[in-house]
Amino acid sequence: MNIGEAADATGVTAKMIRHYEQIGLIREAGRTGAGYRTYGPKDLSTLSFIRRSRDLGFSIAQIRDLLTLWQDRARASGDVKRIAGAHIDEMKQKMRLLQEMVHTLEHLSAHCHGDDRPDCPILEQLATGKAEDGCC
Amino acid sequence: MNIGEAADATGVTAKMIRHYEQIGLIREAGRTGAGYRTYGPKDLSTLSFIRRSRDLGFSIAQIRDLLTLWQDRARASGDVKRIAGAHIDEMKQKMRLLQEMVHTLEHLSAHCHGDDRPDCPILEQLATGKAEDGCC
DNA sequence: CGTGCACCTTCCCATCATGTCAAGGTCAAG
DNA sequence: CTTGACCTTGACATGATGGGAAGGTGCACG
Repeated sequence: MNIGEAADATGVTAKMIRHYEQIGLIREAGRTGAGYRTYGPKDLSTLSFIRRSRDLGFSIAQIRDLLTLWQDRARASGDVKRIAGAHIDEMKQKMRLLQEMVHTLEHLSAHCHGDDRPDCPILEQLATGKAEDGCC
Repeated sequence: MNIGEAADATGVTAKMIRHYEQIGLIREAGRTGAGYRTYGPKDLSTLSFIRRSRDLGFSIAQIRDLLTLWQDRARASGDVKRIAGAHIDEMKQKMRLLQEMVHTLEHLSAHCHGDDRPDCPILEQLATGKAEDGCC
């Protein structure tokens, strides 16, 4: 199986497959006489695993750990759960930051009349760091 | 005022100030005879403006537009509001994605006993793409 | 058999915002 | 004059991905 077919089958671009090989996330693919990379069912499983992990937002480092655990028959599920938990916490933290920014900005935006006049509390806040007078 | 003092005063690192100058986000700073950059009150205002914008998650491109509007006395507040609105939408979209991933992962995690046994629905899902049997 | 097209290879560069490090010049205080 | 803190430029790194160039390969069709 060619790299292009493997890419189509797993949803990981050929570009990224080569990249993952280069950083040692996946083992080096076999080669044809002409130097083309070849992939078997096992490789496809691994790539799909990586793809699903990326879809869940795991970093390459985390995926590296998950792959190791996956291939370790004597693994403890607690280890997997710990990685997932850490990732969940990271994502929740990001959401909190986003939420805060959205909140602030929506607040400012609500007080901006948004017409042709130049007066604008959003710019006001960015410029001075102070909220509008008499607000809230 | 030196770049270090400007950095301390605005919370933008000296490194980033030079960077912003290089990409044309801020005008080139004046120089002393020895080549040191010098900053005045106006520059500090701009840097603070940038800093607050970054704190609200605006991209450099958006900040570029905001700065232009800020310096345009004939601006329409609607333009500012539009940029802010677009940014809010982007952030909300990111939050939605994160929320989805957190949800999926928490679900999987809840069904992982997380002890020394190797059986793990998280890895299962990553490997097969299929949810556990009889779940939900 | 030749031609064309789709695919493969490697290598380099770009993103975005920021950090780190290195080698060297400058300033001010002791 | 030395010392230490600061400044300068420049190069390189991050993380995950995309883009493109230059050249080799495989296959189907005429």
